[in-house]
Amino acid sequence: MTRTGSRTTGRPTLAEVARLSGVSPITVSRALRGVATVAPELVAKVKAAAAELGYVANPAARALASAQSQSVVVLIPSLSNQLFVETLDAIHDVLRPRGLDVLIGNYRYDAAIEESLIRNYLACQPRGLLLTGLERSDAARQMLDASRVPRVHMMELDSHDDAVCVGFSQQDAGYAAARHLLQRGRRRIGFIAAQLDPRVLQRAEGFRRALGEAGLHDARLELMVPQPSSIALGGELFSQLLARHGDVDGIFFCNDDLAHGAIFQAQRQGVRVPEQVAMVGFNDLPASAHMVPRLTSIRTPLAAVGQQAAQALLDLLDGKGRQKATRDLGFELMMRESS
Amino acid sequence: MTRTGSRTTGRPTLAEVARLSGVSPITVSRALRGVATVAPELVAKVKAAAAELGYVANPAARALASAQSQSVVVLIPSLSNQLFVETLDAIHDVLRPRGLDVLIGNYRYDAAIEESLIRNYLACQPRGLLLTGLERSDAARQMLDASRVPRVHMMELDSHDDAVCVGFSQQDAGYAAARHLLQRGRRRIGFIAAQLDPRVLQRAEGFRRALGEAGLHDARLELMVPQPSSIALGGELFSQLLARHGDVDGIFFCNDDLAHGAIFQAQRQGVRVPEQVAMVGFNDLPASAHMVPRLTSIRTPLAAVGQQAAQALLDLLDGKGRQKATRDLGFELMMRESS
DNA sequence: CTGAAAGCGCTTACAG
DNA sequence: CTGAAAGCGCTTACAG
Repeated sequence: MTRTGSRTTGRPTLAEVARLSGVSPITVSRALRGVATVAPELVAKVKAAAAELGYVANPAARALASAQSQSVVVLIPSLSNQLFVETLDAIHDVLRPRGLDVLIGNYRYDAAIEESLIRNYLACQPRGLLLTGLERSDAARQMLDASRVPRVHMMELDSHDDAVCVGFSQQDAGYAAARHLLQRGRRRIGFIAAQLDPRVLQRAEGFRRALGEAGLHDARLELMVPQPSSIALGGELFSQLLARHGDVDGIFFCNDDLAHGAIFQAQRQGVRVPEQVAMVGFNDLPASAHMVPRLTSIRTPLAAVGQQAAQALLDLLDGKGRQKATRDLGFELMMRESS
Repeated sequence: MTRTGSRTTGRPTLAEVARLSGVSPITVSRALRGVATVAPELVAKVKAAAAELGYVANPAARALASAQSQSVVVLIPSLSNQLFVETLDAIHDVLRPRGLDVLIGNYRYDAAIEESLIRNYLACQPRGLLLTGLERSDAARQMLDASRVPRVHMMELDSHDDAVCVGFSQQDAGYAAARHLLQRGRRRIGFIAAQLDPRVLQRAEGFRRALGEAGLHDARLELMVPQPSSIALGGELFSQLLARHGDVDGIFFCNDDLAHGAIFQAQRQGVRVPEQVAMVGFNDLPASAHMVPRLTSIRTPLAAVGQQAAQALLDLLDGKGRQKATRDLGFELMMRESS
């Protein structure tokens, strides 16, 4: 069943390609890697020989000789969230064609798990890292700095230090959501949030800034719980908020799944949306455009973040420096029936 | 920025651990891998030295010397589908603690992409493969057989040959869904399906078998389109089916997202569910239990498939053979308001 | 522009 | 139970 014991893989090697094409192994290595210093006719001969033998370089040997692996590690806080799936897909699309393996670490919004993933993955000498956000444990930060592995931060923009970031301003997005409700004439605006990861808290800041400017901020209308975000939780929190504050006329949800749960719950309770309560969600998940009523939401550039972050990492690897260190990809308010 | 040029990684090596613990490198290697033939006191000494130096084996060197990588490749047809995300997560949970890297290939329901992923990933000499279903291109099949890399097939059960499979009977699940609608007294039962991958077609077979047995099969009530499954598509197909066949009183959807779209559309059109049309979905996506009305659905063991498939692969790698070659994990009908 | 030599950091295969 | 030697298949660093 499982071959064991043999030292070789049985696949053609560089040396065999060299023999067949009548050059030295190192020339084959250079020709195949596209190193400029090889004569065009030799390159052609080598490529023909490689094709004939079906040669593919052994990644382990390459990694060992060059002290560089071919893997990039992506650390995300959740996979169930659906959010990061689009991002991951885009990352794969950019990195795979460059021959890089993508290793995914899901730390489930747990800093200790993230730290342990960093520790373990760093042992594989990844070429680069794609991290979510800027906040992590001190130990994790130290390991990252010590490793000197190039990295790009996704989803947030950098405020103070010089990290390479690809994302958008979570705070501005929260601000935009609240401004929209204000412009719709809402005055008793609530905020329902779960998970409470750094990005959710940034959205909360933006929300407060907008309401504060309008002189309408009321902390009692904020319902923030640390549990994972879900449809069920959204329904529950909606009921709670309305039971406590019957005059609430608008709600910003930190994630669409909470808003979906609230829309279902509102229908069950006979609360009219948007007439009695207007709703704005976040992330514009696929279902949002189809809900009854259709959910107004902040569309976030999830795929673009993955694509650009991967590209930014490639730029770092290619030594193209970090001219445009931070890339703000923005967001878009999708106005629909719920507000 | 990016270190280039240095041959070494700068990390502690086996040789340094050997020096510190006063034994030979090979003994360190054996002690750390848990090979039985090392004296307990030496093992302790070696482990202490390794811990002191912060030694972690270089995976590339290990892979090169042993002609075996530490990676397992998982090929799935979709990432956006949310279905496979749970499965992937479970696979990670089983394989990572064993020191295996999980490489994900998303072939987007495209046999040509799958073939190319197989070609490329096989070059990395993965320890094992986790594949979705049993159907693929001839070229892909040949490469897989030639590679002799152990593999496990997920989501479907094997009918004829001797593949190791972990999943459930898609056909029986389709049969169960149709039987349920029949038992609810429905007589004009439609089938709405998209994507039309092999598993969807197996569900269709089960659906037809049930209706055929009841003498109620009417091919005109089957609406099957090759486009990707989505909420929007579900709404459209539902409208179409009802426009053509106003007497339809029950519908089985090959995937929950189609049913979600239909429920939203029914509400917009004023079609009452389940009074006028009963609905049954498939996969029991998170939203299904919360829709208005709550959607009856076939719950499939997505996480369990990942967990057990990964375990089955480990068994193959450990040479534990394939005693229980096929594992049927079953499914469950979640009865709710929509039927 | 091309190559001979050495080496990356492990494990295999063989002794003892 | 332990080890000296050789080798895995590449690339680096140095010549020419």
